[in-house]
Amino acid sequence: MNACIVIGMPSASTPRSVNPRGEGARLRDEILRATDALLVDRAAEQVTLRAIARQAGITAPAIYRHFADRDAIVRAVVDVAFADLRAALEAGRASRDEPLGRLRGACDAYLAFAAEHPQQYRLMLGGVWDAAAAMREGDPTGLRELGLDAFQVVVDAVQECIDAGASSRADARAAAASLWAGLHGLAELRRTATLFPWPDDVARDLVDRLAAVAGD
Amino acid sequence: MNACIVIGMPSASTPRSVNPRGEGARLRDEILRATDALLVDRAAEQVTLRAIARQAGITAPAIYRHFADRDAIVRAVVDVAFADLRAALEAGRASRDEPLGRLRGACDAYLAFAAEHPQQYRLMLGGVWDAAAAMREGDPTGLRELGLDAFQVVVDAVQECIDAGASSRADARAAAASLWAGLHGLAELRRTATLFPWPDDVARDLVDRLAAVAGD
DNA sequence: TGTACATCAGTGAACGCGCGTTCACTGATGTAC
DNA sequence: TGTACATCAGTGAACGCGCGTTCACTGATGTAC
Repeated sequence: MNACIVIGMPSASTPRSVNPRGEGARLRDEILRATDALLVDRAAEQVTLRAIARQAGITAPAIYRHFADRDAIVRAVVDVAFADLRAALEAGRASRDEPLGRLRGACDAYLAFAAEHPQQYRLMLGGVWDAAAAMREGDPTGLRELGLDAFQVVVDAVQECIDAGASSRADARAAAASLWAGLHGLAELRRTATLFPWPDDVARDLVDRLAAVAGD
Repeated sequence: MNACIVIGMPSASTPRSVNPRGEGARLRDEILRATDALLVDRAAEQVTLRAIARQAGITAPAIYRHFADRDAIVRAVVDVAFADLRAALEAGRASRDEPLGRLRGACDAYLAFAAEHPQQYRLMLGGVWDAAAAMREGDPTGLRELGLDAFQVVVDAVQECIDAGASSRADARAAAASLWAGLHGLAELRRTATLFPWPDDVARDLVDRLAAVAGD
């Protein structure tokens, strides 16, 4: 991918035609897709409102028809990302058979999501965007529930192991909280501490020990 | 603490006197202290070169006598922070007697450091400041070693538990890597996922399970 | 069927702001002769 | 002992930049009569 094209110019080679009357709402999705496209190559902080407009091939003020301000765009991106994470966790869990395999599948999916969408992940949980501050003004899109829904997939996967006798943990929710901390830490440190010699099986080690995998 | 004073005005009530001839190097430390003072109340991204100058009670160009650019200030802050973290880990470890207590003491110190210096911690490991990119231009202050030195304290504490039969882990370094991920994840999520109902003993749970504390 | 009007989907120019960095300078203090 | 000069520790004004946001507008398309 040519960085000059990505950074300097609008994405459309033909200069974008105006949406047909009544279809103006399409631009909302185009704005979100433009934001995601920028997040592939740039840190979240560099994804400015004007950069989004350039990427979408529109002028900056056109954004204000669809989002109240820059923060509203970020909020929408985070909402989508949490829904995507949940879907990825469920898909990872569903891709295996045994209870323990299903838990490991979900955990692998978590790490894969963070690795493949590092900037979206930073916005969700990296403290770049202050979700708590945003929620003080209400939580219209149910962000809190979206996050807890994703977490619940891990809780369910642990509970399944407990029920099958594959885990000796007593409290699936407490186990999932520890597991989440471990997965998050590993995901972030793999990105920020790239010079550190990570053991190959650190993910497996975290999951098996925090889920108290039986008879290992 | 009055936010108006902190945010809007230089820290010195009396308008700073010029350092005596030959003592100009003092300003370097004043700049670093001003940066730390700003990091107490503001996110790392908001700590601009001009804000640092205001906090130190000098004009922005005066900084260039002591630092090549804004990034050099951040690098110096990160160097100091890693040394502080190592000292905190060693102090936490030394504050207890038994091998297992000493490991837990170090881990508690890690979490306390992250909680008490959240913005410095973000600069060190939160991906705000790109250490890997900075090192591509050389690592004059030995940042990589400073980080590994801090990590080594955890490795040593785990090894001590293994030697004393308090841990069933085979490889202290691998155990410490998992432990580091867990501690980092918990430290960050406690800051960013403040709405999540964390179990009280999640830190203890992480440490004991990842260090494979025997007979629990 | 024609025409006046309303609505829609944006554009273009401009605003004030703080940023990092540069440049020439100033005033105090030391040093060589 | 005096004086010219060098050095030091900064200052003050200015630069171009991109930012988020506002405002008035434009041109195409639908609708009422």
